Parts: sequence; C-alpha cells; structure tokens
Amino acid sequence: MNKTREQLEALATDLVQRDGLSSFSFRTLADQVGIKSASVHYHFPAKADLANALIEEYSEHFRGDLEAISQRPDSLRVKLESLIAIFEGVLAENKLCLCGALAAEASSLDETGQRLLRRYFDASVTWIEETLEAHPDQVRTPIPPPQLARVLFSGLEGALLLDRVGEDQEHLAAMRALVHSVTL
Amino acid sequence: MNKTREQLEALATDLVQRDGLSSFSFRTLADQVGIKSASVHYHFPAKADLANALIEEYSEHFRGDLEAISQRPDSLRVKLESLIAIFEGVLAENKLCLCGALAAEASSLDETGQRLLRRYFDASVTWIEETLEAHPDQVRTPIPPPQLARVLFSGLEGALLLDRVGEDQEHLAAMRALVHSVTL
DNA sequence: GTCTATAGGCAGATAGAC
DNA sequence: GTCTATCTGCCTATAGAC
Repeated sequence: MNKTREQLEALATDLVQRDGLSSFSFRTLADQVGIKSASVHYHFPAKADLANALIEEYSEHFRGDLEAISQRPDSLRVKLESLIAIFEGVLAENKLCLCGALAAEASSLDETGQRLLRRYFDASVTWIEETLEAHPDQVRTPIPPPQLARVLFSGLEGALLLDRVGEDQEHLAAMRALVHSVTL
Repeated sequence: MNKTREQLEALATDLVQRDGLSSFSFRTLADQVGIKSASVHYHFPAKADLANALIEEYSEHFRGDLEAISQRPDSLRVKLESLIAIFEGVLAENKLCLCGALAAEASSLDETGQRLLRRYFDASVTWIEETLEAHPDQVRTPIPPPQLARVLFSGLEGALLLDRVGEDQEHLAAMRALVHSVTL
C-alpha cells in the first residue's frame, strides 16, 4: 500500500543525495514514476513537505543502522569502522548524506525541516558519544568523548563532501586512520 | 574599474555561502545592484561562468589568508587555531565555505567548476600538510601529516555545515579540542 | 489517487538599440 | 555597459472531473 508514495520518496531521496533539493522538480519525480506532477502534490502538498518526509525517513533508517552496530559484540574500533563503512557505501554510489546535502541548502527548508536536520545530527553525535562511553578502556586519546564524537561526525560529513568532488577516497581513508589511532 | 562586476561577485558570493547557487537568479543580482538581468549576462554569459569566477576569487583570497598565517612566527598550535578562526568567522556570519556549499551542488557546475573545487580542497589540505611538516617536533599524535591534514580539513568543512543548522558552535569547538590534543 | 487544464510567475538566455 | 523586449521553457500549485 502507498506504493507510489514510497517510490516517490525513494526517487527523491536519491536525487537530493546526488544533486540537492533544487535540482529536481515535481515533474521530474512524476515523469520517472509514470504519473503527473499534480498527483505528486496529492502525496506531498508542497516541496517542503516532501523534504521533511525525506529527512524523517532517512533519519529513521540511519538510526536503525546505528542500532544494528550497537547490538553486535564488536570492539569500539570495529564499531566505529562500521560507521565509516556506511559513509563509504554512500560515497560508492556517488552520493552525499541526505541531511548533509540539505544542510547546505538549509534556507529552502521550513522551520520543521531545519529542526529535523538538527535532530538527525544530534542523534548521530549522541550515538557516537555513547558508543565511546560504553568502551572507556578502548579509547586511546585525551580528547573527551563529547568532543571526539563531534570531530568524528563532522569529519565524516566533510570527508563525504570532499571525496565526492575528488578522485579518490582519501578523506574517508584519513578518518579510518583517525579511528585507528584513537582506539585500541 | 569594473565596479559592477565586483559588486556582482561580492553579492553572489554572499548568496552562495548563505543558500547555495540555485537560491538566486541573475534577476536577484541585477535588482540588488540596480541594473537589469541582461546586463548581468554581459559580465557572466552563463551561470556556470559566474560560479567559476566566484570559486577562483574565493580560492585566491583563502590562499592569501593561509599565506599570512604561514608568515607569522607562531607555533603549530597557534597556526592551526588561526585556521579554525577563519571558519569561526564564516560561521559568525551564518555562512558556509563557498566551496563547501558548491560541493553539495556539484552537478550544477561545469567540468571547469568541479576542477576548481578540487583544486581548492587540494590546496587547503596541502597547506595544512606542509604546516604540520614544518613543525615535526610539535606534532603529538601517531597519525601521519597527510592523514591528519585531511581529517582536519574535512572536520572543519563538516563542522561548519553542522554548526550552522545547530544552535551553538560545538563542532568547531571540538575541532579546537582536537588541535589542542595533537599539538604541543 | 490520478487525471486534464491552467493559473501565474520565474528561470536562463539572446537580439539589437543606445 | 546597460537598456528594452522577448523567446522559450520550467516551476509550484490549484481546481475540478473521473
């Protein structure tokens, strides 16, 4: 049920991650799904509504991925490497993090959208922080978990941005080196 | 001479850093400068030409800032803190790095624009790398300079992105903590 | 849920006068 | 260098039929 809506969301998510929210229109979505743009408006009255739906879905999915990492009996290093692997997967598809892409275009979102973005970043950083604190014996740096968590997540978002215009994955690789050096 | 062109570039730079390239049109620029949109096309035939001019100017300016830091007889820590201060200044104006903003919208640039973006990131990372290598005795981490440089620049670009949608400067502050911990 | 039809506006870009 | 005028096309969004 609601297959069309799901198709639209999947397609729009992909397009935002590739080129940003302003790079496509309701017509673009309609054409690819095989309906008319007026029908897209039935599912998402305005573009900001679409953006908000995308952020919510993406956040939920990402949170699921993080929970899956948490539940594995891995070392801190392996857990953080699994996090990096998520970003490497996004880069492999020549995409950005949906929320990172939208953050660069934040003014085309409404207040709700900006709050959802903030919540995504907060939740992600908090997950790293808690993961670090769950393995205090495996942290090998004087930087306290709250700061280290922020460095890691900022670094991953930035590395994605830089590596996508670059020709290799040197920035994400450097993030791996960082994780290697701060964990046992 | 070429006062109009300079006004257009300054205005466009500001708008890109605030909302991205697709957030304004030649008409937006024309209105604010007090001319007609057709006259903007005299200075920049197409929007991609404008984008490329902006990247070149921004890169040159940034390179000047970095050279100024290099020429001061400061410690490694102070030099890296000066770099962070540049990003803090951008955030204080509620802006992003021009090239970071454009990197999220890379598909609206032409080949030249994407190459210029790559050059900007390369040059910045190289500057950090060389700065680290100029003070080998003040580096207090096992991460080699090439990787550390990439972590630092990715982190700064990402922190800007995250702190702008956030309510405080916690990610840039965390980058300060990182610099503090890896330098003497 | 999807359609046709359309409103009303803005986009990038160009031709040619001044 | 800047203008007027204009082309052509796309955009978001809505009304109302099916």
